[in-house]
Amino acid sequence: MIENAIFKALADPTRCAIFEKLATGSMNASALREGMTISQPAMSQHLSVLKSAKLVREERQGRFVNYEVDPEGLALIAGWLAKYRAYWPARIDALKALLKEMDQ
Amino acid sequence: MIENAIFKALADPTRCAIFEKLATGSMNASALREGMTISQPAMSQHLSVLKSAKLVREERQGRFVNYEVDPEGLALIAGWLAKYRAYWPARIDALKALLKEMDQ
DNA sequence: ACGACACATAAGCATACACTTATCTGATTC
DNA sequence: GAATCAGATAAGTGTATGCTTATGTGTCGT
Repeated sequence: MIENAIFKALADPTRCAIFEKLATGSMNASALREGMTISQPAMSQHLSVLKSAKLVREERQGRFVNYEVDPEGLALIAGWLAKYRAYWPARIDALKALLKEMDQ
Repeated sequence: MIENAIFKALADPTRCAIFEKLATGSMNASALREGMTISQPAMSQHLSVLKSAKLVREERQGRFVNYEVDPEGLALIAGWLAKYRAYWPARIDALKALLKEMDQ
């Protein structure tokens, strides 16, 4: 049940915000911390959780560690969602937007 | 941040299992409880959480309450996912499966 | 080799959460 | 209208989780 770890990781609003920030471009932990009132260890712990949920992956660059979105986690969510396609109504806006995005 | 409530709701494995069982067909709380070792109040509480996350909706039927999957929650997840389309690689299997499903 | 820096880990603490038992509400049946 | 049944709510409890401060690890520049 890896999806469970993913949902657990995204359940925390701080972690969700970190992920969204990372989605605007990969960066290191210190850069991520800028603009957020969060201690260095807290950031490290959050990144660790996101990493083991496959939502984020790291790449050592000398003294820095560059973090980036890991597509695997997103794909796992997409896979989970696909199981319930039978319940998607034809005209929910968000879904329509998704379909349009994917169509191109 | 309604998505946050959704992720929080799905973060619990018991709740996840309830949702999956409900996805096989709508039923009342007692029927849901069959086969699961879970107390009646626990089930009621879990359903309440799923309901406020828009993953499940209820329909009173006399003395019973019929629960069913609420497509709105699924659509919200789909909407959240769509924001990160840029990160989806072309060849992740789960994504391919999803696309194929949606294509038809 | 030493100091500085980026980040990870350890340990402790306060709150959140999932569970329990007990009780309440509301609808059906006799 | 009393008993019964489906389900909700209340109150209490143990554990998980997110935070903190303190310290450890590894890399760079001098």
